[in-house]
Amino acid sequence: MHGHPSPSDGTGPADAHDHACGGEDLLARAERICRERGLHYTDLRRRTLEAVAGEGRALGAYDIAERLSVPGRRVAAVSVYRALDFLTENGLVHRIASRNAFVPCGHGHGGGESTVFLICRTCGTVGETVSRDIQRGLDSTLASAGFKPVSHIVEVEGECGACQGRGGTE
Amino acid sequence: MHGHPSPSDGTGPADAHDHACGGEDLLARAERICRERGLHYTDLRRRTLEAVAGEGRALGAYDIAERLSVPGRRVAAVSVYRALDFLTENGLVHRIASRNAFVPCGHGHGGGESTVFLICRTCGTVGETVSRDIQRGLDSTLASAGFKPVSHIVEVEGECGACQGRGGTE
DNA sequence: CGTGGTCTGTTACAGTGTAACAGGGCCGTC
DNA sequence: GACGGCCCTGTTACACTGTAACAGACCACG
Repeated sequence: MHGHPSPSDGTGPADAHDHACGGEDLLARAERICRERGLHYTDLRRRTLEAVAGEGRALGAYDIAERLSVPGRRVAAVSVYRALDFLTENGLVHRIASRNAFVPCGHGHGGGESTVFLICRTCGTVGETVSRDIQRGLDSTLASAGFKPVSHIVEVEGECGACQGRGGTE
Repeated sequence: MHGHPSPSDGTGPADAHDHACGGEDLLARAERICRERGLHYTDLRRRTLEAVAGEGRALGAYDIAERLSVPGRRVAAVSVYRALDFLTENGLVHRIASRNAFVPCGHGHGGGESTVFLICRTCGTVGETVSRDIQRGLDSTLASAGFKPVSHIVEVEGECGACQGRGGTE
């Protein structure tokens, strides 16, 4: 499907239970997490996750609603938002703030590493990688500023490797 | 987003000469930049900038429109959006993607430094700082991923120094 | 004076997101 | 089984965000 750029830092994943290790795909992980946490892995939530996972690029909530709708059975965007809230809270999808759109979560996000989203202007795919260096820079910067972080986002727009190879008139 | 061809590092929005050096305030800088670049510093653009600058927190486009409107003379949001586009392109305001709102630009954003926005959950103020460390971490991470950046955003949500002092545990 | 370009006003509309309430399914208790 | 509580979903309504398209105003320039 969509190949994530590998975690380039080469630093191993931190957290033992949450990340997509080798063979476990996102849907299996969702099922396991919900079971472990006693949450309801409902039909709507599963189908919402499938819709997001089945797309390399970021999907808007209304796009997802459209994909989930069939003639005679329409899924309202508000239901999709609630499913996305659930999936986001449980680390199964991410929201791309600069696009108002959602992507499947491909990493485990243990401590000590910042997640970075790589948004390709050409093909629209959204890659995800993690970086210990950025997290360290962030930590020191915030400490100097006296700011206590709760969450943060790092989003980069540009051209992915595949598109550089294919199209670049440079 | 930015129409500026950026120098080699690729992620800096503007060139090195328009930063707030010492005492120059934002409005004076705006006037100077427009004069230097032969751009129209119109009434709407000036008042939009004043509205954004006169607020510590991020303002939405409709908030700005409301502030600029007086009985009998209403400013439409679409006009504000155009003014904001202009101001953003010229490095006078920033867009906070996670809030869909705008803040005045307080730094010069020379090359080699990432701009970081510090959004306080308690008081709503948005601080701005720059970090060479984060930029370096970003550069190495993107290089490893084979991703060519054009622009990027770093936004942190948390608690600012003032609110930690005031509200901590109470 | 005309002309062309930019800026603004206006309307219309698409997309994003939340609040509030109603109904339905599930599960534990009585 | 009936009841009641809780969560999830459907539905409606609405507010906010953002863009497209066209018309008029305004200004510099020949």
